Amino acid sequence: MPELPEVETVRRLLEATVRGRTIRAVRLSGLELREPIPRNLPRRLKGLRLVAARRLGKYLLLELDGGLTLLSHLGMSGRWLFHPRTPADDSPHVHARILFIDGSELWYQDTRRFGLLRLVATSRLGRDPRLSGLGPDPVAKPPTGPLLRAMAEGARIAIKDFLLDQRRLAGIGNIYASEILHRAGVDPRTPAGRVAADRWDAIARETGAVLAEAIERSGTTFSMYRTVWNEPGGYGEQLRVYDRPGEPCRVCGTAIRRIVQGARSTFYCPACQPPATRARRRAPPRRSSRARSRGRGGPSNRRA
DNA sequence: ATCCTATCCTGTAGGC
DNA sequence: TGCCTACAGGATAGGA
Repeated sequence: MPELPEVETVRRLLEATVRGRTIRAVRLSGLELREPIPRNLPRRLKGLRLVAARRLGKYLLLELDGGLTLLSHLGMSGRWLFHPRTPADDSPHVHARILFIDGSELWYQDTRRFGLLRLVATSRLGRDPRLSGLGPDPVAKPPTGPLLRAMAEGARIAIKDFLLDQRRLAGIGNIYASEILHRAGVDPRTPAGRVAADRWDAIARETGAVLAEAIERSGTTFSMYRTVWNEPGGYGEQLRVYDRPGEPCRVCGTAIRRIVQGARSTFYCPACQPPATRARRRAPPRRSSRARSRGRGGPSNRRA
């Protein structure tokens, strides 16, 4: 669910809401996430102050004083929700409640429980196996085309799956992988090792552009994702191909196609993203007036 | 090594 | 209406 732009949105809002607050108590649900929530979390966090919210790929790092960092991954359905005051009504699937001394609360809610909460010594973050295997964060360290091309040398994995591999680049997920490849004009099935040099330049450029625009709009809410204020992200209406099978490409009007790669949906425009085995067309087909008029307003985000 | 599949879990949309 | 199946933005262990 949450990819880099969604996690970055949460990070920024946590900085704006809970940074500087001191923890009075932590309550746990007793249910396990992807791995068990440390049972000593309440004891170890009590009295600590949240000094910063950082991010690496899709990981959120809540840094506390006392040399500890709460490492969080949202999985598919995780949310951090901020409550200025204790809410009157309860919510299902809340697995951790952090109560601050000023009466505000920060809840971790995760319906599907694919998320992760663990406590790590801040000085040892770099050695945590979850983080040490991650590739560069494409927002913190924007990759260049030549770098990506070198990383992909000889790889037979499809470019779509290449972009999803967090050991290569950390932060891109299923939505933005499709969006990046459409904007870069690359067929998602192309073996990564056979993507042309100029397409790698385009992929590097569009990766930065897509992620920046999505962050600007507070991310994409497909169904589960919410900000810490429990609000949906606004990038859904900007999506060019993701979850738009059969609908006209916003560039050329051709029907968007859905295929399955690695048991997950990929969406692409067969005209704007021609197979690499054929001679590549330099320019995408001309934009029809019909596509233009449809593309402007954009369909509403179906699932809100 | 590299690549692919199955799996964890719950909610929901769509077919019948 | 209700039942059933398929699928959903994640990572990863294990097999080929």
